[in-house]
Amino acid sequence: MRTPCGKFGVYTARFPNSRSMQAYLTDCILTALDAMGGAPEGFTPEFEQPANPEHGDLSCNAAMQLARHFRKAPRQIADELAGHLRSQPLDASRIAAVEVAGPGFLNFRFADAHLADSLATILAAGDGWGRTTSGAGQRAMVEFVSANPTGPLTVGHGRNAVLGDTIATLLDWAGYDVTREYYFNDAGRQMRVLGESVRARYLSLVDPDLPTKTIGEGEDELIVPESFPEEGYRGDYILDIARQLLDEKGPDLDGAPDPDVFKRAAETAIFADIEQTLKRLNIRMDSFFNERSLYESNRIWDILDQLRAKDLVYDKDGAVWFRTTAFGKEADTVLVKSTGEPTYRLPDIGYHADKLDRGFDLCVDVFGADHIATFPDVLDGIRSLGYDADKVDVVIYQFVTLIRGGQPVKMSTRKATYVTLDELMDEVGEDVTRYFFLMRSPNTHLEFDLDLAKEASEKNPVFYLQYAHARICSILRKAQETGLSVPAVVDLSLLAHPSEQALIKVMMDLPGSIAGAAQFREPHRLANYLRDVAVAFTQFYGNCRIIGEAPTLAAARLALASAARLVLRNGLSVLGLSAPERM
RNA sequence: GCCCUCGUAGCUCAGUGGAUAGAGCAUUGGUUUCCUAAACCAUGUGUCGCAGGUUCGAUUCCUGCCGAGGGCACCA
Repeated sequence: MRTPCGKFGVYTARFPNSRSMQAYLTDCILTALDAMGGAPEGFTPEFEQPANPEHGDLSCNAAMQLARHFRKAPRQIADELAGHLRSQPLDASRIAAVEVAGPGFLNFRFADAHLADSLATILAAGDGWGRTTSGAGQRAMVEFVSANPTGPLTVGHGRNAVLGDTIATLLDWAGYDVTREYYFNDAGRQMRVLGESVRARYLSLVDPDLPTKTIGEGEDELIVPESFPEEGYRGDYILDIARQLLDEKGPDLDGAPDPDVFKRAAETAIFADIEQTLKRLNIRMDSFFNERSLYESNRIWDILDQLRAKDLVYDKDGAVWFRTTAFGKEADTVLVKSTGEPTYRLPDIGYHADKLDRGFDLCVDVFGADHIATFPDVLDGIRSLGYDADKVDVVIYQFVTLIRGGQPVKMSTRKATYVTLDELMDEVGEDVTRYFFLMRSPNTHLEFDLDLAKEASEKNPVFYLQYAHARICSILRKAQETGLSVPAVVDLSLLAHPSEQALIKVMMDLPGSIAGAAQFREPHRLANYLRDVAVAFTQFYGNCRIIGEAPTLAAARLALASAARLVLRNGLSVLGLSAPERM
């Protein structure tokens, strides 16, 4: 399902110059290997960036990979390779040195001219620095949030929303044509209960003397109108909707021609609330897909017929079953209940078939961990219908545990013991909320201590990134006041300080970082990368001054700072975070 | 019982089959006549849960075990 990019793919994106550094070195190494008797069929050298700067800028492990093929010690192969590379010779404007180290690594050192080109590349790309084209010509849909309109978005929805939105942006920057879609169902049992909850509250507002009852036990105990459903929604927002209904439509709604008046009022109000919350998070959906349309078009019944024709569906005990045991499952699952009502699996299969019919080359679903066991059924379903299930990729994120006062907060929409996403943003701010959900891998449990988040918000890593950006803006403002400007051509020989060169090298990685995060659907890779950029800039800032230096040096450093601002601004924008010019 | 995820520093977590496994927080000490101190510098931490296997090389891949969380409805 997931299609991890090869190492080579990611790193190629690192050097989007006309001819990438790695492609160049690959050619060089293959030529050298030919001179040594030839490499095995299909051999491709692998490269990586060494963590230790002493090991150069780019490292190749070809000699170790080929030890068996040549029946020689890796170190010896590396020496021979290096000899051939030096005598070819290497392009001096790209590579300054090649060294053999450790068990047989070939370590390449970039020429200063290559770094100068790199800096020029960043400045020329501007707001587009970080974009790549691996997804060009392909359409991707990211389906996320997809909360039914039964209540305000909770913290758990927040992780879903921010992950989905950021994955969508990442795919956009990787060249895909991206659609953000919200899937919902306003026809199920949940919605009926919601409507009944509002109706009960409404009736007791009309007549406060109506009899009441007590539901729940202990801490969950609640006094409600007698007509309130046992499993009803308890939140205050239900009361607000009922009150608004009374104010706007008067006291005689019960028994009105439209039996769904309470349900529809609730849906409208709650959706408005949800969209408002998403707007605060900078999230804008391109489309909303109503599950009901799959019923109205008869699509789900067509699918049932098709699956039945393939003997993957059968009747038992008055229900319709999906033969999932045919796909290695332990038991078959129900597609249509004996009541005649489909379970959600059937419309889900129809929904994904619809997405693929709409021509999407990639469909990313963002699901909480509770969906882990069910999506294989859906994939088996669409595969059985003849669709390419490999186009569907599911991102599973683990749950968010909220800690308040040292205690985990139990979260249930129905019991109204949740913390809403809005409340979270009120407490820690929109940027912190987004960054918090993005800074960790989706498949780890997220422990969110509210008290700590508030206290520590000043030291939150997101501020570190934003502060670096604001600081650069301040420098650029001040430089402009003193008449300095970013030059068209930078004399990099003036940028000889290690912290200057380190900054250029890390900035070159933005396209690769974004492309990698997009392909693996892991936004935290970019969040971590941006921290590295901010650290590199801050070190440069601590070591090198700009204003007051000789004009040529000041100009070169100004170009460097300007590029760093671009990298931070573009990166923050992909994560959906603001890039303040002053803090 | 079966399935999924996780297990790395005191805490929260990064880590792409590669060389000496890293950040932040916390601790302790220092730095500001200087473009933003929301900063910087220094300080010392590891049985990468355990045991096998694959490999020139495993924290990374595979198997088993242990531990934590989640999921295994004619709910969604």
